[in-house]
Amino acid sequence: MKKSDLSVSNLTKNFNEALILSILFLEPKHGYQIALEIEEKSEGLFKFNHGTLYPILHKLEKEGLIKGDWEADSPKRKRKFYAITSIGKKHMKNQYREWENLTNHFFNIIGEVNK
Amino acid sequence: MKKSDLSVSNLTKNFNEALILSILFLEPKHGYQIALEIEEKSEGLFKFNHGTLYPILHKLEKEGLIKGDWEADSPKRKRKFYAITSIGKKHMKNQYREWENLTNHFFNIIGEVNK
DNA sequence: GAAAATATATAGAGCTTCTATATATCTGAG
DNA sequence: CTCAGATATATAGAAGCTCTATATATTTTC
Repeated sequence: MKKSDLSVSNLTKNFNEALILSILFLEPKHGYQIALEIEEKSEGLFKFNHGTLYPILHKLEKEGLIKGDWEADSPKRKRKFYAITSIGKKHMKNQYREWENLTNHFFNIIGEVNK
Repeated sequence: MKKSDLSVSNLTKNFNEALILSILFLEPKHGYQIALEIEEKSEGLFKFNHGTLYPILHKLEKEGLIKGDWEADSPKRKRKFYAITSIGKKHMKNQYREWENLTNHFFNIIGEVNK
């Protein structure tokens, strides 16, 4: 089971994982679709390299936070749909609180530049 | 000159640099002191490994964002005091706006988990 | 006088992301 | 109908950053 610690040493990793898990909260989606939605919702600010995205999905599945299944309907076009698990939901809700805490402390410090 | 782009691929690096530059906005400080203040102000949440801190300071100095000078008063105890440069201030103010933009978009997406 | 805290520095291991490459299907323009 | 571009997944190797460990030396505290 994944540790819910949001360590500062791998912010990007935790950031990317949080985005993916949040996108899957609504409904199952496949990798390519996840990347597109994150890009759209962030107005082009967050872009996933596919070479980064897929290994993360594999890792999240291995950790039991998401579960992937190859599309049943069309056997030719291979698309793997990922659904967030109950463990994944619990983990992500906890992560949200940790991100809130982290950003609050962060802006408390860097807010100095506006004084 | 340093690019002010806040890329998602190295959030931790940008995060650490922002903390250091913000701490130096008030007055010049030496490395060890910077690490302590960040730890205090974050209530222990952000801790710098010294093996991480010093290389960052060297890099920021090389980029002209900070300027380091060995303490004049006590020649025995070696402490290098870093002051933020005008370029560093400008850079950091820009970074603040970019962090605001990034976190706004981020929480807009991960806020889904609370609905 | 000894231990702990202060203070800086670097080397090497480990992890993550990036770029590049490979493969294959589907869609739309011409 | 053909070809280009978009869709879709995957992995290998390069590059970059942080971590741990180690080294050195001074100052403070007991």
